[in-house]
Amino acid sequence: MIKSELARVILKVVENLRDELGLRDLPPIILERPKEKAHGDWSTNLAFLLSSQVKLTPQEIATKLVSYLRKELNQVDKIEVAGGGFINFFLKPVSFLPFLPQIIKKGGRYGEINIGQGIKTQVEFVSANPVGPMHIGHGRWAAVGDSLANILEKAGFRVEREFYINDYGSQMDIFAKSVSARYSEILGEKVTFPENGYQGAYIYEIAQEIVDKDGKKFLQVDPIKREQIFKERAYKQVLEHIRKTLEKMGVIFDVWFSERTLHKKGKVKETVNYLKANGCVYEKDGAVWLRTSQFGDDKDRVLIRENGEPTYFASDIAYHKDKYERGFQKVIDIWGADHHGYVKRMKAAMKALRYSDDFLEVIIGQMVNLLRGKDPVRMSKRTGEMVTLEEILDEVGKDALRYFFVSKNTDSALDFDIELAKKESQENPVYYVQYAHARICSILKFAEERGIKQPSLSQVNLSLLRKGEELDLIKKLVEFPEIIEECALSRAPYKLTIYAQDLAALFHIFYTQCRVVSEDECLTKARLLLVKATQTVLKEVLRLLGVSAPEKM
RNA sequence: GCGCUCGUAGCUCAGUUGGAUAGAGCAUCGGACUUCUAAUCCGAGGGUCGUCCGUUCGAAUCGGACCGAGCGCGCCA
Repeated sequence: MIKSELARVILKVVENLRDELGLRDLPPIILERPKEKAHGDWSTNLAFLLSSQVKLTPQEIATKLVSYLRKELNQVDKIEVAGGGFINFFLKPVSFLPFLPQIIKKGGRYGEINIGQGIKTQVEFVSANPVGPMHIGHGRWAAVGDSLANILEKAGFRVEREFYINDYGSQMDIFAKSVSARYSEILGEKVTFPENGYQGAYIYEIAQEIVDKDGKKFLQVDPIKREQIFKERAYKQVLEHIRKTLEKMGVIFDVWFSERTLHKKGKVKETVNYLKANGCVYEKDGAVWLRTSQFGDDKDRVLIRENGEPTYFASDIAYHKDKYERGFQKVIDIWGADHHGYVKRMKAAMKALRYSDDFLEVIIGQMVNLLRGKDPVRMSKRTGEMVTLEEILDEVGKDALRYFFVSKNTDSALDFDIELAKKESQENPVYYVQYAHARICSILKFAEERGIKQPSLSQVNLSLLRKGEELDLIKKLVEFPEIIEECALSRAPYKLTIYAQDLAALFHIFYTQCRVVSEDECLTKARLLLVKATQTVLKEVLRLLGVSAPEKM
């Protein structure tokens, strides 16, 4: 019996008692899974909620409700009033058994729900500037964004993953100047390195590659033109490197969206004009301003600078307008905490465009502090001193890295200690979960070698599964769709890792207590089915988390 | 100064949107491999939920004040 069925029955009972109890309005039926096993499978605080309307104690209300509920519920073993008014439901163990064949039949599709109702949704994340390698923070957003997208898909949203390329503006020019300067330097020319230039060693590498390929050819070229050429080459190279690193992390984007195209197609100007027509724009001090303060921002913001150049804000509005025009009904942006001050104005801009309030959702993720041992790893754009995401990925490994990142709530800042991540690798939670999967594969292989065939569903007597360890495991499997719903609605993939731990733990306990392949043929078949179902869910959870499900370890 | 996020066991974190005696993992200590993988399991110790008020049947959770940490407050991106 599932939550919704139980809730329906309770609601019916309350409605029948409406006049007798003198209820004005009906409270929502809240069912929760109690933390304590002793409190049953489901629990409701309904009596507490009703006590404000009824002149009875919660205890009395609960007792009354229970006397009616008992008649309506046949899948329930026991209903009790406890803790001063909680109503606890203990389901019959048999009622869980039909889920097992369902899981087997659905396979990887088990857990799919439809709260998304196919709405076209975009998750935009990482969006690292294409002027250098990614850092550890990008890794966090890659892991979180990709898993969130996976979960939303599972929950029935139609999802696209998008990477926004900031390939327009002054930073690209500085980038090009930096490469150009290093190019000259490598070829023995005397140059002064541009102020604010990018100091990183990777700039040398890019310059070196140009030298290797084309030699001194560009020394004669006019500096402006040369920078133009280098900009394109270097940019493509960096972007390709970003793409490859993300791919190594198992993150594949559907769309790589270039900021330049917005400018080229006149979308930025078009957007400013559109806002003008909406009456949200005015001129002051030679600049063009958007009245964001009318839509909840602290002050108005500039769209077009005094010098005629649009601001980043203007092109970002155009970008989001473009998202809207591409038919997305919901857009989720994942930004680092250093951009949180930007949220208000962006939300205000969406209002100025007259989009609904829930069109744009911004997830602000707190920063990652990189440590090696106890010491913080200093990183500076200015000096170019930095440890890249790729280096960390190679050192720590994809599975551990993704699991570590996705398992933390994005609201909290996070210390990532490279030494710890490697040293503790044996005790890393990811291996605990993966090990459960590997153990399952081992059992299934063992059974196969013994010539025990995967039984057909009708052959299995599931009611043989009645030990506590077996039932606890089954109940956990039954929870899976609820977990997907919770993760999707709260946009919180980290909750899935908690489920993964719980499920793995219950499997390990089951494994210790219940011999699967035994002399008892019927029991063996029933347990094999349970093991197979566990494997199905575990594998799917790991897939959603972007972590591999090894067959042996 | 203002705004956002965080503060729970020695460490890393949960705590189902206000519920029952605040829970896991790591670390520490003590147990369990002749059997499908011991990267596992079982047990023990460990807490002023940053502090103080308030809201109510009931607060780690909501509100206010304060303390502490991080981030932000550009005609930068």
